[in-house]
Amino acid sequence: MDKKRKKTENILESALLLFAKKGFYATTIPDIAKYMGMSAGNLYNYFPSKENLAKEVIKYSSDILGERIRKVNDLDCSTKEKIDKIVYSYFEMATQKPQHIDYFLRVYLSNKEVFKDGCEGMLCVSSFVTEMMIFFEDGVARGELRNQDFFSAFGLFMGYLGGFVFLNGEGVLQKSLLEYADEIATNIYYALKSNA
Amino acid sequence: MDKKRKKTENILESALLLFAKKGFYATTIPDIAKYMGMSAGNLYNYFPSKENLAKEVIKYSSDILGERIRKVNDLDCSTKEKIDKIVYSYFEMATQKPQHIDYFLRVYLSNKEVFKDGCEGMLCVSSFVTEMMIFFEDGVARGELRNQDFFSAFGLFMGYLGGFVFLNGEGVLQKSLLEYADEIATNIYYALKSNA
Amino acid sequence: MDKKRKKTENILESALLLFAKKGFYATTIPDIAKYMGMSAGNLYNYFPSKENLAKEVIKYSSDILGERIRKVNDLDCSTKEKIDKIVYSYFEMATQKPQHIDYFLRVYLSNKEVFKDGCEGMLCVSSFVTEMMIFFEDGVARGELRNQDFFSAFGLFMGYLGGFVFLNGEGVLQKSLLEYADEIATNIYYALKSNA
Amino acid sequence: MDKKRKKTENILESALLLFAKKGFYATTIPDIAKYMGMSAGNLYNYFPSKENLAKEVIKYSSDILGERIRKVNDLDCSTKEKIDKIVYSYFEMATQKPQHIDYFLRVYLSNKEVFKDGCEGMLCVSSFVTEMMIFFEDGVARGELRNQDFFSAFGLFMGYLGGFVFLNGEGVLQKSLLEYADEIATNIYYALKSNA
DNA sequence: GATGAATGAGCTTTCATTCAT
DNA sequence: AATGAATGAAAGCTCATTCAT
Repeated sequence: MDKKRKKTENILESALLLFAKKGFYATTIPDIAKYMGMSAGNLYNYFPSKENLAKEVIKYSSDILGERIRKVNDLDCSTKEKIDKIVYSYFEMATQKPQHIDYFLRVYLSNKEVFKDGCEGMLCVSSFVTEMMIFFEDGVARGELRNQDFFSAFGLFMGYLGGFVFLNGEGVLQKSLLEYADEIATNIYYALKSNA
Repeated sequence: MDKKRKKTENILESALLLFAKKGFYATTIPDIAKYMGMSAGNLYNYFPSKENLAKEVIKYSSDILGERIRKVNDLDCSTKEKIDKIVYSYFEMATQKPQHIDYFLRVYLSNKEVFKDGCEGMLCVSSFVTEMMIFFEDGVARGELRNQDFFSAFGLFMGYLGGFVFLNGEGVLQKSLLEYADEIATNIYYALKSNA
Repeated sequence: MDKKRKKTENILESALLLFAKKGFYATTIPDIAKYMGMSAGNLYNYFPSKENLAKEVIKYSSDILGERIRKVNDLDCSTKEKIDKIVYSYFEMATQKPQHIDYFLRVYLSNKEVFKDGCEGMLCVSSFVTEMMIFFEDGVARGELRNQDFFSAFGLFMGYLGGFVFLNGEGVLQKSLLEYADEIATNIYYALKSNA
Repeated sequence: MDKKRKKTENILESALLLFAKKGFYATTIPDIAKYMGMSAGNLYNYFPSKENLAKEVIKYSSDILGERIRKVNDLDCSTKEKIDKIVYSYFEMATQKPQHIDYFLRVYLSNKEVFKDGCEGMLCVSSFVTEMMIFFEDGVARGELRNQDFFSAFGLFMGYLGGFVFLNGEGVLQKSLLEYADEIATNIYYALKSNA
């Protein structure tokens, strides 16, 4: 039934929000259930365990973030402009729906024990990673980016953006996230562009 | 007495190791005590709570990491060479004593609720951040780095390195961490160097 | 559901009994749960903490004791007779369901730290105190009791009865509690009656 | 050595104070030791256990309270005047050194499990009870008090005073304790005096 | 599908007491 | 006599998960 799909997604959104805000361990299944107005017991009709729920959430979020990158990849513009758009899109997400980025940083990145079975090797974030790979290889193919190890470039790009969102959350930044977008996109471009 | 200081440091090291390996919540006080061969009750003669212990650990680790940066800052060499050395030193640490980096990524960065009182605004990692600030301002003063917002540069540097260590932990890298050091240091240099 | 109400009351009765018999601190939540054949964890579905349970118990008991006084107040008889009946009723209670009186003496009266928030100024025993106030003011209005500070009279009445039940518990009395009722009622009457 | 006797008494006073203020279970041995500036371990050189300490404290306090009654008993005055003086003395104590009365009410009266071995049947408060017995029998012998069961009279006297101090502690009284002394002494006298 | 009472394992923390120094 | 580190047992409480209804 479509209703079941709807409710499943509703649980994913609620879990995403609460896990991101309070962390995996500090969020209880009753918390999530109460937030949605359903019973804790019933939640187990949709997800067999808290761990499984967390894994489904990361896939769900990775799909949404990957979709945003895919849209940029589809554009017909220079690699520099694509970097601008990815950075902007990422910070926009961090501003409007911070749960996606926070989940990544606070839950997925940290609680390895939770994701160890079934999400090894970035498996559960592959839809996002794949789009970043397309972006990178495209830039290289066009001669606009230096050809280097993908993860070298990926680590720079995502580590930078993630780290910056963290700094923003710590309240140490003077300006709003989006106001840094240009500067940061430029740094990334300088780091990755071909020398020609 | 010096014995008490010794034991306190021993607890810090053990907690650092276990928290880094298993995460804050999945590590219990009895785990730490057993690892050291002491009783859980006695541990409370040294640290008043698990949260307090976690806060002392981040300060302890930040001091050690900051000290390594300080040594690089003291060298008489170009900024590019300093970047090389910092990246190398960081990856060396991540290889030999991964608990320091992992603690940063897995415990400090993620469990905000644990550090919210007393570690606000990177207070508990200030010894590390301060050294990075010195590195950056020195490079700018020497005309070797572009003058930009410190946190823009800091986020790139540390986000990149942290993200890369995470990727290494995920097992997606082809080579060993240290073999990436050159490439990564170069990316960082390109991103930050003055245009002249 | 009514079942929940039933179980709640059952817990109150069990806690009353055990707290009264062994004291607040020497009675554990598992003790109470085991006594009822339920799990300790489940008890927390009914009362959020041990302290809260103790506060609910004193209200519960005060209601029951107050109800007994109310019945005497409703009678159409002299004040001396009412004193007789109150003393008798109190000792009857102390004989048949000693937990109510003992709880008052051993738990409520002594463990101030437990009742400090929410039960200040006899708030949690007000249903009982109110009935005693009605008794006293009625006697004064009828000219059978001297008009004096209510708490002077209340202290005499309840301090006396409580103290006597304590002596009985200490095993220093020669006769059964009920056999002292007359003598004690007379003492109280002499103490409080109008001089006319 | 006299020094040992001095320290023992110092511990008794400290324990009396803290037990009375916070209750038996909420006061720890380290609390008492720290209050005196000695170590917890050393305290065990003077008293073999916390329970034993509590028992010694009640004897110590009973001696002091009994001594005050003895002084009244030694006076050459009417029984009514003696009642006045006992009530006054008791309230004075409750005002100036409330720990004695509070210990009686909060610790001795409530924590039966602590005093069950060695203090049965008011054994540990016998020095106080004995003086009250002397007071009572003297009054009867002089024809000023009705001859009745001693504990009937004792329960009235001490239950009343104890209960009133409790009410005072609850903050429900309008006036200070000492201002009630006359009224209360009169009530007691009316209750106990011979009918002649 | 939905509820929520129930369980049981486990966690942090406390504290009386001991004992090497 | 004095210290205080150390122990170990126990307590209050939480929560993922189950299951009868």
